[in-house]
Parts: sequence; C-alpha cells; structure tokens
Amino acid sequence: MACMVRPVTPRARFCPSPTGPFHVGGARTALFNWLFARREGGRFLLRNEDTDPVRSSDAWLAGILDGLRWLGLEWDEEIVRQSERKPAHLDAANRLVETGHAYWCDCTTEAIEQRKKVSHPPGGYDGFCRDRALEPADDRVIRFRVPDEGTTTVVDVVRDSATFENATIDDFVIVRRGGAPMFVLANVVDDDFQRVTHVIRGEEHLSTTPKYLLIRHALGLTEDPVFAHLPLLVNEKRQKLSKRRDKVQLLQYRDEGYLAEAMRNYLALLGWAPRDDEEIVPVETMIEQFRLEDVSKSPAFFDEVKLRHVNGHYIRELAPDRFADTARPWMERAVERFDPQLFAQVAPLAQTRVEVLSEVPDLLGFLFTERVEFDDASWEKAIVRNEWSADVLRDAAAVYADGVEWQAEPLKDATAALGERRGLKLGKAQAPIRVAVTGRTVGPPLFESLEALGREETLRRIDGALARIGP
RNA sequence: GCCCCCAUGGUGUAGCGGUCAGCACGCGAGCCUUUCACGCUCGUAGGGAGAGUUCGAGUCUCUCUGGGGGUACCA
Repeated sequence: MACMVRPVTPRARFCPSPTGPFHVGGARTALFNWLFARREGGRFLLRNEDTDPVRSSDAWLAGILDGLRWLGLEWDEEIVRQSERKPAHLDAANRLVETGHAYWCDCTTEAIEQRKKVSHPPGGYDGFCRDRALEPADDRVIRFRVPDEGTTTVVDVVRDSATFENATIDDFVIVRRGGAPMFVLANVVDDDFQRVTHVIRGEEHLSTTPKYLLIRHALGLTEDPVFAHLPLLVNEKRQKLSKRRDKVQLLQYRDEGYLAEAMRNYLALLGWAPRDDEEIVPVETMIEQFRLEDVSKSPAFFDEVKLRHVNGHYIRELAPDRFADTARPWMERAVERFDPQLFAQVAPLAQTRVEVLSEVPDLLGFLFTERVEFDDASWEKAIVRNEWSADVLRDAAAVYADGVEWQAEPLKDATAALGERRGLKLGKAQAPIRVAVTGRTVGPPLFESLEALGREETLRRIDGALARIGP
C-alpha cells in the first residue's frame, strides 16, 4: 500500500509588536487567524514581536492580550517571546554569511546618501560592501545579498500571486549595528521554529514577503507557508487606519460600551461575509463558514456607524437581566445616586433605545438624581410654546396626588383623560409632564418612568416645573 | 522616483459568462405608537473609463484613470 500522506495540522499565528495600544486592525488580523485555525482544526499561535527594544514594552503586550481575551480569541500554545529568540536569529544570520547569502557592511546612512548624490541609481542601498568580505564587528550590520536576477513570486490565497523582480529589491539589513536582528529575519526564523503553515497578516506586509521568501530559501527551508494578505482597514479618506488620526484603540470601544460579540462580528465583516444574506451571525457560524479563499481583496472602511448598528442588535438580543447587569457599570459611573433595584426595574426601558452602553445613563439618568436638568430646547418646545402646558401640569398634579393607582397603565389612562378634557391627545398632553419630570421631550416610556420614580418625587418635579414657569 | 496591490450604490459586501445585479448599514416615506426607539413595509442609489475575446461580460484579456500599500540599522 502506498504510504499515506500525513495530514499536517494547520498552524496560524498572530504576531503583534507591543509598541502601542491594541489596534482594531490588529484585532481583525488576529480574528481571521483565529477563525481560520478554528475552522481547520488547527492551532492559533501567538508571538510577541518585541525585537525593537526602545518601542516595545510588556505593558503594551498586556493590553493586546487583554483585547484578545475580551474578543474570546484564545490561543493554543505558550506565547513565544521573540526577544528571547535572539540567539537563533543571529545563528541564522551567521549561516547566511557563511553560505554567501549575506555579508557584513560598514556603510553609514550618510555614506550611502553621499554616493547616491554622485550617481543616481534607482533604489536605496547600492551594494557597496557586497564583495568586500568585511569581518564581523559590533559597529557593522549584516545585509542580505539579494540575487541580481530572477523573480520571487508570492503565492497568496486571497490575491492569487504577486511577482517581484529581485533586481528591484535592495540588499536589506538583517542584523543591525550592535547585533539586533531585524523584523523579516526574526519573522522567518520564528515562523519556522513555531512550524507556522499559514501566514495570515495585513496587506502592508505583501511588499516585504519576497524578502521573507528569499531568506527562507537561502536558509535551505523548503515548503513555504501559505500566505494570505488581508485587505487593509482604512478611514473615510481611504487611508490605512492610523493611531494618530483615527479612533483605532480596541479597548476604547469596549470602554464605551461595545459588546465583544458585536465587535467580533463587525470585524469579521471587514473583508469577509457569511454565506447567506444575514450578516449578523453567531461565532459558530463564522467558524463553520470561514474560508481564506473568500476574503476580499479591496480595502475596507472601518465604519463606526455600522458598528453601532451591529452593537445595537446584540444589545437587544440580551436577556433583560443580562442587559441590566452588563449596562450597570456605565450607570454606576455616571449617576449620583445609583440604586440597583430601581435600575433592574427600568433597564428594559433602555434596551431598545441605545446602541452603546455608555448611552444608558443619558437615557435613564433622570431617575437617579435629585435635580432635573432641563434641556433648553425641550423646555421651549413643550412648555413655553404650549400656552396650555401649565394647566396640564396643574391638572396632572391634582390627579396624580390621589385617586390614581401608581402603576403605568392607570397613570396613562388618567393622563389621557385629563388631556381629553382640554381637547389634547395623549401624545400632546404627555409632553409637558415628560419635560417636567425628565427635562427632555424624548426619553423612555413616560408612565413606566413615573411608576419607577414614585408618586412623591413625580409631584415634586411637577411642582418644580410649575415654579420654573412662574406666575 | 521605483516596486506591488486594489476597483459593484455614500459604506460593507453577494455574484464565479446569460440574474429585474441580491443582502446589510445609511438616508427618505409609511405603519405601529404616550415621546423616542424597537419592529414591520415600501423607496433611494451601483459594476471608474476605453478597447478586445464571446452569440452574450460586473464576471476573461489589455490599456488608461483613480485609490492605496511598500520602499528604515520600525514591526
């Protein structure tokens, strides 16, 4: 019997560099790696690419891990810390020098610039030290000797393939002055170390992939990983999301009251879509349907408006008590006198009216304060412009004072009746009362709110509004 | 400058040579209704341009245009 091909377990990795707050673009890359690994029964690996000692810090790493956990992207093996892999990187670099694939170079940036002024060759480095056979030294770098001829082709699952002329690639540095390995070198060596089979990353890496491949082949490694370069996430101006211009911090969204499920679902939609017409789908469906081949090639706009919609959807899907529990921290933080029981009672009134949790206090805050804050436009619209508003408030005060069971339904009926006596539909009649009690013309259902507020406080607020109107 | 990638309504996408070009967000209208929402219904708007292949092209090829990414002793 012919020998069986042993199926290789796919191994994908996410390798952030801990040089800043976790970025939504990074989160999307991590998510796609994770979806792929889960779909294929593979492994989702993490590598901490902290080879830049000045910019990297463990605090940034902690934020990244925090974000991954929040999104539920659990990883399968111990995190590889790239800085600890330095000996392996240098070993690889030395082997490249020994085999003639790399060389020591003592050119300073200034010297290179100087020579370029004389002759104007295309590209950056001119290969000055290629054949000088310089000895190792601490103030020298190691450059990779890129072949003068031939092409390097990147085979990519999402964009077919891209071919690069080797002649257009400069001899790039693989080990810095002082002996610090550079990104591509470390990347190649560690991907091999972690037995990575699928390199799924942002499109910004596509141009450096030929360097990756050149190093890999020079090291004698065969069986290239499968590449998948994901479309970039861009802003409204169609530029790559940047932490300077754009709102890109993942955890900032969490802190504003976006749900992890919603963020994960939205992120998945950036460059990919579930099979059927419904795009808000449980993560199980995403895993079941995810294929790298289906990832789109064109950049995707990170649209917070749509994110809000998705989040609103997930908020409405929460069981009422779950919603109250989830929204509670935002409420506690924003309100003077928080009352957990009262909040549990009124939270459902907010559930269909918010898209992010931070909006909950804005909607229900009036129930947890002593002082009503009047919105000027609302006061003008419902009180000042209606000459009958004071009459309605006085009627309401009288009716609410006694003779009404303090429940939403009876309150509604009583209010409808007093309005009718003045020829006002309920929609009209409730307006001044709403503003008197909540400070605004819009808000949660009024009679449920009054029920929660209580008779005494409601009457106090109506009196307050009447006093504010004046004689 | 050089290299590479991309191109369906305003936005995210479906489509894999023959569809009334589908879905979702947004926007508009209506219904529901105690305000506002939610929900439901209807509407709005699209294959960058030009050649070619083909009986037939958003789908294949080429050119152009536009956009983006890369080009560090950052990752």
